[in-house]
Amino acid sequence: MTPRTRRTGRTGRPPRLSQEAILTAAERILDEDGPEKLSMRRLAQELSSTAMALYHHVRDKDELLLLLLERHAEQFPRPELPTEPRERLIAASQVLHDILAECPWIVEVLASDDLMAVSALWIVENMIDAAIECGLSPEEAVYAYRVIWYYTAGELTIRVNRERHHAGLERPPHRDKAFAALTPEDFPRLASLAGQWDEITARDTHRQGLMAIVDGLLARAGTPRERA
Amino acid sequence: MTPRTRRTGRTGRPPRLSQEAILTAAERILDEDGPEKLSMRRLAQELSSTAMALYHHVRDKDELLLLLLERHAEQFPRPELPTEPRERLIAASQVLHDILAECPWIVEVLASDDLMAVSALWIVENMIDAAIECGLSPEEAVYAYRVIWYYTAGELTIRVNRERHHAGLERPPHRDKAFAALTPEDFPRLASLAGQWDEITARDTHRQGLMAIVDGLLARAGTPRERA
DNA sequence: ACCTGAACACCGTTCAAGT
DNA sequence: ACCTGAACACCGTTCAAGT
Repeated sequence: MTPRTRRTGRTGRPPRLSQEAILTAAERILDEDGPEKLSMRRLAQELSSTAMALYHHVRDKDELLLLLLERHAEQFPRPELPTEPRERLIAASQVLHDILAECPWIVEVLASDDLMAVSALWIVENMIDAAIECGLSPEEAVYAYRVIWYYTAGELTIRVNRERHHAGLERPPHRDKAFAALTPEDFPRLASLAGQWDEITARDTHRQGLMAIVDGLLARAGTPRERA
Repeated sequence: MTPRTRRTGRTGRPPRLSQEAILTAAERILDEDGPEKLSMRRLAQELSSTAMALYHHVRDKDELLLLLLERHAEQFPRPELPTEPRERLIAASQVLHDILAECPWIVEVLASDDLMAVSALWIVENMIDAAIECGLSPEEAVYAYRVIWYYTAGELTIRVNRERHHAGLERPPHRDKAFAALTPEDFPRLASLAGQWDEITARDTHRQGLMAIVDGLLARAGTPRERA
């Protein structure tokens, strides 16, 4: 935070750019052209400036992506969570997912570090709290949070990338036959599923798995960590 | 497959490069300099050739990464799996994880598509089969596979990236204070955990969560998909 | 203090030409 | 058939200079 543009005195040239303006322009590019088009040069162009001017308001591209995430999380409506702990754990996890599901640049962030915006910390706090109320020890609760987070991160990266490839304006994937996204044909014993595959894999995949994971984690409360 | 170098007649110049040689050189770069150094140009240099020569043996960089994955999965020892279905599901999932955990370029593959090497299909088949033997319907079994896969993919991307950043020869991250990997200080109520955090989050994170997830998924056998 | 231009050190990939 | 060189269309970032 502490935007680098700060009016301490009135020396020097008045700023034409601001972090605000940069983030807004970045969001416009993200919306209109997709995350793969967001480069420092393109962003500068959008602002009728030069790539280097941006570095006065943002440390580097990673920070830019993080600031975008932060901003997005801030703006996201903060729903009231159930009080029943298991429900709260599920609901908070779902919010975490939903916030990030709207961020197509999330993959780049995940790929750059395992970070979380401060504006989303309340969610993590709720998750861990709820897990403790469910009877997990603090250690188990933190661990449960991480398991849920891995699941969520995996679902997000894979879904975002699938959309990027399929909806992409690009030529059909024309992959080597030897490699393919898994389809029912790969599993002779599942031939009956042919045609339902997309439906099955597309159907709001996150929530059902989330509930199963939560139940599995809660059932292990008090289980010594190192058991076969 | 069907390597583009194939001796159909004997017209033309004898090949200096081969897919084999290219993949071996790529592995050397991966081992010695890390995945971020693997570029077509660097690879060509390693082979005392030009970047463009590579495109005679490999369609593009994505295919190269996939071929590397395929090769790795082929070479991986294929352990005998338990017959008890729940144990088999867990063991197969663990093998899937372990194979990929050794591939630092896996992030780039996941980021490029949701693909699986054919040499690893036996694992997926075992996972789905075992899930069915545990009493899940085929649809539920496929769904269970995907939940496990998301969890695994999330754990892998995040761990690989953490290693890339921490072990990286690069300068310290010097991030804006506003963003940080989650630490116990972010959770006042968990102050007691300070100092154990790394241990907790580093400890063979995958297997325990895997078992919890499997149990949660199996417990839902026959549960109608749209509940609560 | 804020911004610019040129440059550095890279990418993946295409295309026309050589042997 | 296999390989090369030059070029295209990009990247993120540094650095010295301008106002």
